Amino acid sequence: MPELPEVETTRRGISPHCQQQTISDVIIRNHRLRWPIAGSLPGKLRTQRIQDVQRRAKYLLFVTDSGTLILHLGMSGSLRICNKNEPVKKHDHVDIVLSSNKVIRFNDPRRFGSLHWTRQAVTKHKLIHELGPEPLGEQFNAQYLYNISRRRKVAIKNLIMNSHVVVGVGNIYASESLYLAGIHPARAASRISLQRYEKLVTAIRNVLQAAIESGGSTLNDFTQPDGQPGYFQHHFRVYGKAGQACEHCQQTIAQITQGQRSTFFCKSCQR
DNA sequence: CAAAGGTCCTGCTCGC
DNA sequence: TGCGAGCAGGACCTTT
Repeated sequence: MPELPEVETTRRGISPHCQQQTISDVIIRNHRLRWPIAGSLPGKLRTQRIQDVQRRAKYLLFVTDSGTLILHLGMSGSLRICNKNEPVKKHDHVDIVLSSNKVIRFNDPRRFGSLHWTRQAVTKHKLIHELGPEPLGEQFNAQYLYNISRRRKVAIKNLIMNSHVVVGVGNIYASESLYLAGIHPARAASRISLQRYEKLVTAIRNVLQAAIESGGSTLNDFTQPDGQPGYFQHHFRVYGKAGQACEHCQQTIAQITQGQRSTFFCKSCQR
């Protein structure tokens, strides 16, 4: 579910509810997420005042006076704001109870999400410190990608999905970006010119920015943090469109598997 | 049985 | 030979 735009949309959705708030309690109904939630987490968070809700890659960062809660939505996670006494739904694993008596409720069917508490600077945390640049930041540019891709024969799609190279490019937007840039997803990263990396970087930025601006795209059950079923069915050009016509050349859109993930592309537009 | 939006970890290969 | 970097595949889950 969450690609970067959904995570950013979630951040923007819950952020206003966190203003001036203190965490009064943390309720863990199921601690078995991707990594077991530390039993000490509620004690660490209780009484902490939330200063800010930030995002790094697809991690949401709840910055408090004495540390940071690092939350990842995994493949199927979502947050919503609800009242304390609202009945729990299936897969509602964690509640972060605020002093307003509102609750940030974490739901995650597949349990690939995670929660970590750190007292140190968040940039030093194991999960964060080796991450590549943000795709919408200045450090991510064509020259950077070009330099990093020399003598790397990995397929370009796998390269841009590698979080050590650049964060936040998920399976949907990897396919979409490569289509917009006219680059074949299986092309070796080392065999792409600087000029073509210019196109790719522009495509990645545009596609992510557009999705953020439209409130995040979604395939299934993304729920806006305020509880509204705020679907925005983004217009994908290739993702999930195997067998349909390319809107540019009418060639049938192909589907292949790369790194155990589906890739969609146009054989004639992408080289 | 297959596939689904993520990403860390393990172990292999390759080149210096 | 040894070492690090790069890379593929496995692992973690439930639902459709």
